[in-house]
Amino acid sequence: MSGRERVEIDGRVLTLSNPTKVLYPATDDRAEITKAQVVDYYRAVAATLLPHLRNRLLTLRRYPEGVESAGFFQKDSGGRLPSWVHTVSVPHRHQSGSVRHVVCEDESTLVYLANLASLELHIRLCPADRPGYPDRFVVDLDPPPGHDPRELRPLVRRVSERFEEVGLTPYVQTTGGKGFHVVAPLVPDCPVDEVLASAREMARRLAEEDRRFTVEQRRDRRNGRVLLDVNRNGHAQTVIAPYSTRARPGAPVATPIQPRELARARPDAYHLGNVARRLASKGDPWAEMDRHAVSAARLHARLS
DNA sequence: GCCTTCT
DNA sequence: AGAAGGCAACGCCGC
DNA sequence: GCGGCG
Repeated sequence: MSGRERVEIDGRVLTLSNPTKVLYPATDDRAEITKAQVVDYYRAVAATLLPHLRNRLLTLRRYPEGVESAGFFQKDSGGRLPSWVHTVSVPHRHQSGSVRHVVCEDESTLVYLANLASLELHIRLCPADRPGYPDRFVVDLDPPPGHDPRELRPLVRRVSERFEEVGLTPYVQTTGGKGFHVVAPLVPDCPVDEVLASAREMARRLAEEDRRFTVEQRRDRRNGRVLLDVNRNGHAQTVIAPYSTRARPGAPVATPIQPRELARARPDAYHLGNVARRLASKGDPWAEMDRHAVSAARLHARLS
């Protein structure tokens, strides 16, 4: 396993440690993936990804020993970082003290994080400069074990339609796991607890109207139904960033899709080996998202 | 992966 | 000097 | 109050 390699990005010299280390072992249909390949992936999608990371507190999920090892979450960047890595400290809600989060504003930081084996980039729903006021609204569709992924498509459409009925513009991404996220941009003018209450109300109504959905968090009460998980709208919660790799065999990637692609979409269709090509030919379906932000306060009023 | 602390 | 340990968090609900 | 769940 070979030593170190220097790269220059944004006029900064970074040292990559163990670039040939295998982070994703080979699977039946995909070759092994090294850290250098993860770095190359993030460089290839940087222009698309960086706008989605700008001004967002990051939580890293790191796997220095590869995806077969346990890995760990990291919110507090703790020790020394290069001076050019942006961080924002936020106080704990209940305990004293604060957490110093990385905020990724440029390609060099993205590569720095990839070198730390950050195989999942999770983001908060509040802008870093507007803590406590979400500018994203998310519903996570989480199917039960053994669920046919094709049956999820009409359900994603149903949630998207409900978004439109309450004035939100829905944006869909595959999670790289088993489900989809339906996301909408908000004007951050409403406290997080009220946005969470709105999300719960929306999910509750959907589950009441359509028996294929549930809001039961206990597995043994879901009874084969698809969980509408809205808890991620709460304080200090996070969602997987678009275009983040996932720490699962085969290196799937959370990937935004067009509504029309739902007819054929699968939650694990995109991976480190095919996303750059997809972006080159189709562009980013979420590129214009921020233009469609609607007042979170108005959403809350409408759902009460 | 890297830093901090224990031995 | 080397080994060991750490690295998130919130709200729900059943018990 | 603790632990599973996401």
